[in-house]
Amino acid sequence: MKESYKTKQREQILQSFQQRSDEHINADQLSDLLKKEGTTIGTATIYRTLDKLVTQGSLRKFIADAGEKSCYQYIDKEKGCADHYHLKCTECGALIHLECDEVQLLAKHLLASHNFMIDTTRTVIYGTCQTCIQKKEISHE
Amino acid sequence: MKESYKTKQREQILQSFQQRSDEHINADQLSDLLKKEGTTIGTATIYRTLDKLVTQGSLRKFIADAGEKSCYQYIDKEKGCADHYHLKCTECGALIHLECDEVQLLAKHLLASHNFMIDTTRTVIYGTCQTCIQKKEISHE
DNA sequence: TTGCGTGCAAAGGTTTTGCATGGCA
DNA sequence: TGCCATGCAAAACCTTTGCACGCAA
Repeated sequence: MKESYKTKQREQILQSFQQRSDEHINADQLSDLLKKEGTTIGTATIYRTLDKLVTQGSLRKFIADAGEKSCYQYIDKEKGCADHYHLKCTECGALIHLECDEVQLLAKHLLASHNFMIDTTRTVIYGTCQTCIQKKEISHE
Repeated sequence: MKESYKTKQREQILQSFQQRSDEHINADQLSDLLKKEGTTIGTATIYRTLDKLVTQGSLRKFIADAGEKSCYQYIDKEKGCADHYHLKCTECGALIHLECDEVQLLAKHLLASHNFMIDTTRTVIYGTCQTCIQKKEISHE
């Protein structure tokens, strides 16, 4: 394991995410947020820090399509997000926390039959939420 | 709906995917494949065609993380859209594509009980693969 | 003939890297 | 002191776009 220093920049970035634990923020927005708070952090540092925080399990990364920016969100370890899944609507961006026993079966199955240990902390299930499904149906009529 | 001409290039691209319906291929690999078969198609055309084929429902797109290339796969409409899932190992980075009926239950359950329509195109399940689980166990002993 | 498709090169946008400097331990 | 972290600018990267020409219908 690599050593890691505690720096002002990393603290501030992590804090920004903690204060907005229900939001998903991209590198650019983060930069703006910090500027408004009086701190300017270089782009390279932002990306490097974000990457470290994801690896270390403090942030979750939402991968974007080409040309779009990837988003990040704070993972609250106290709350035990470990046991629940995250659904994200690609239409409206809503993030749904799903606690459902039946979904846990997926983890068991993957482990038992495919020897794959799922990490619910980092996994995000993308799709279309109820509201947006209805919107689509209406517009097709 | 826009008009669409039938061109040699589009036919060849579609054919390449049909012949490899169990693989997911990126723009670069496709270009190489075609070159080996004696055809050279410009990058722009490849991307434009890929995009059209996705829109038209002939291909499925797997969105990749930054720096990686997005992959595409043929959708066999006869077979009835066998969705497949992506498992990605956070230790070694391996990308596993999983076609498994039992996993399809997840999609059904999410739709039936949570009104959420999963998009397997964008969803990547993160965790630890078999090889890396074993490595960890060994190093902990 | 009409206008979509193609190819080349250049641009676009996000993210990464090189390198010298700064700061934690 | 040792070495990770930072910042700037430049690079790398995949992908898209502009433009002139080619080709399907």
